[in-house]
Order: sequence, then structure tokens, then C-alpha cells
Amino acid sequence: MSAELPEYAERVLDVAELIPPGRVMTYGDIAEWLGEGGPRQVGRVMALYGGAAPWWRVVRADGALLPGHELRALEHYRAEATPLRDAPRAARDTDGHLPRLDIRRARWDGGGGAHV
DNA sequence: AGCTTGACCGACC
DNA sequence: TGGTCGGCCAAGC
Repeated sequence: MSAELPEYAERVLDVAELIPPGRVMTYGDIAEWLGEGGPRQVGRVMALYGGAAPWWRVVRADGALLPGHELRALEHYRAEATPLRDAPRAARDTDGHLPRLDIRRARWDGGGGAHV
């Protein structure tokens, strides 16, 4: 039983749980869908309490992978068949230039814009 | 009360 | 494609 979670944080995490596998939402999207707060507030919540939620489905608007957890996130994306953007062919056979998220295809609208 | 920082975003160049 | 700038909102010092 946890009541130590701020209401706002609880709502943010709730939305994060709603995101279907293979799809993502941006911090700004969640804030907008939620109708309050901003991207930074959502980001703070994820940073503090995101461990108990599918954090890899909450991404930045530019599709960059979460710094420090790139490989972790990438594994999830591969497992969920989340749309990824192909790495540049110019250096395809070299080291770890990780692919980026195809934010345009992976972006989830939040259930068609319908609240529960 | 003021300044800095942060899992951000969009516009510009 | 990538770097910079201003705007944004809450928390910390």
C-alpha cells in the first residue's frame, strides 16, 4: 500500500502503464494528455518513480534513447517490435552507433484521444 | 527572494 | 544531421 506517491506522479505513471507495447509517448504528450504540468514535470516523475513503470515507452520528442539506459531500452524495443530508425549506412559496420527511435511511427496518441 | 538544475520542446541556423 | 537559444515549470540551495 503506497500513499507516499504524489497524485500527479501517480497519474503520470498510470498513463505510462497505458501505453501499449511497441508504442511510445513523449514526455510532452503525457503532460498534454494529462492536461496539466509540463514535459519537465513528467520527466521528473519518471526519474524518481519510473522504475516501477515501463519507462522505455516514455521518450523524448526527438526519439533519443534514454541516456544511460540505451541498451536496456533497445532490448525492450526489439522485443516489442517498436519502430526503429535505421542507423546511417555510412558507418553501419562499426561500433555502437545505436539506432534511434522512429518517433513518428511509434508515437501513440493515447487511445485515440479518448479518456477512460 | 533569487539563481541553478533537470529522464523537455520547438524554432532557427 | 546536429548545435544553440529561449521558453517552460517545479524543486533545491
